[in-house]
Amino acid sequence: MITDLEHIKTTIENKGVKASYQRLKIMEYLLKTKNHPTVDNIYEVMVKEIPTLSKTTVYNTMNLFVEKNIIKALSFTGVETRYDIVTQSHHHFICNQCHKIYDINTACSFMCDNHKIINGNKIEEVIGYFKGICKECINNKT
Amino acid sequence: MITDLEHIKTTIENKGVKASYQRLKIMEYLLKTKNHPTVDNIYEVMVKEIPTLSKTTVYNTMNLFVEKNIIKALSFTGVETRYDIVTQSHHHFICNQCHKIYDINTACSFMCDNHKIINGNKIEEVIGYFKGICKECINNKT
DNA sequence: ATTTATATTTGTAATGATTACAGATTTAGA
DNA sequence: TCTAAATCTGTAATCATTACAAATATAAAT
Repeated sequence: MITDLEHIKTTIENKGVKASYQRLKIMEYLLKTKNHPTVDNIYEVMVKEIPTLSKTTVYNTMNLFVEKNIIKALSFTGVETRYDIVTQSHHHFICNQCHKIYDINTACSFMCDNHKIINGNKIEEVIGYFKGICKECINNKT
Repeated sequence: MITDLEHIKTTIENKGVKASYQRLKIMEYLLKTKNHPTVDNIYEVMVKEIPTLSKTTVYNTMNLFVEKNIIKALSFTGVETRYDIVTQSHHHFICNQCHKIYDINTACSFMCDNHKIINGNKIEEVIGYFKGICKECINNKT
């Protein structure tokens, strides 16, 4: 299985990150639940497995993972940063009603301006997401 | 002139906002400088003209203007919210080097997924911006 | 294995943007 | 002018995140 600890160890070490116990377990969590968790989300779950865990460690770990390109930091309307495992490029859809976050893997034109030059400015990254009403909420309208 | 106070008064009152002195002056500032100022930016400048001005008033005013669709709140990588007068739909480009913010009015595919349905989810809004190296920084590379 | 150096973790305190709130002031209407 | 409602102001609270220094764990060297 993909969430095997040994496998995770080599995975993050290949990215140049030493595999401490907390880093391994946090990575395991990120791989298992493909949510887009906040630091608080992660801390609340992991502190049950690692009672000595500090929230600072979660922050440090997330910052390190972002730096090493293992995860991506997402900032939607809310205040808190959310994190996403870097797999293949995909987009996000946030429901204005239930606030659920959906991954969008369907081809769409969102990234088509990537690496273009507009007004002389060289675009390196297109950052963004979709907002609207999700399928479930459309059906559930009473 | 567009920044004439009487004209601004009718403009924001048409949007359902009572035109107090501080609101008028703040609106005047937003129209005059087409920056994308933070609350701090606005406060620092306006407190010189209105010495009794409170930062809370700036926050309140910005929130009111956003609610009434007079301005738009933008959140780029940084922490602080930036504000932009709602004129015609346009995008933004942020330089990774000098951190300047450029308006992009050129036609681009950025918004072309607006109002589409993807995976059954109804898209109402496409939120995003471009990052890269701006024209100036490209030329200034020593 | 023991010592030593280095990296990681932890807890607390600090920061910084934003909001809550309550009292003071201004505005509008009678 | 008097009164009620809206607005403004200043301070305190909140909340996510970072700074920092002490404690712990890991790795290297003897």
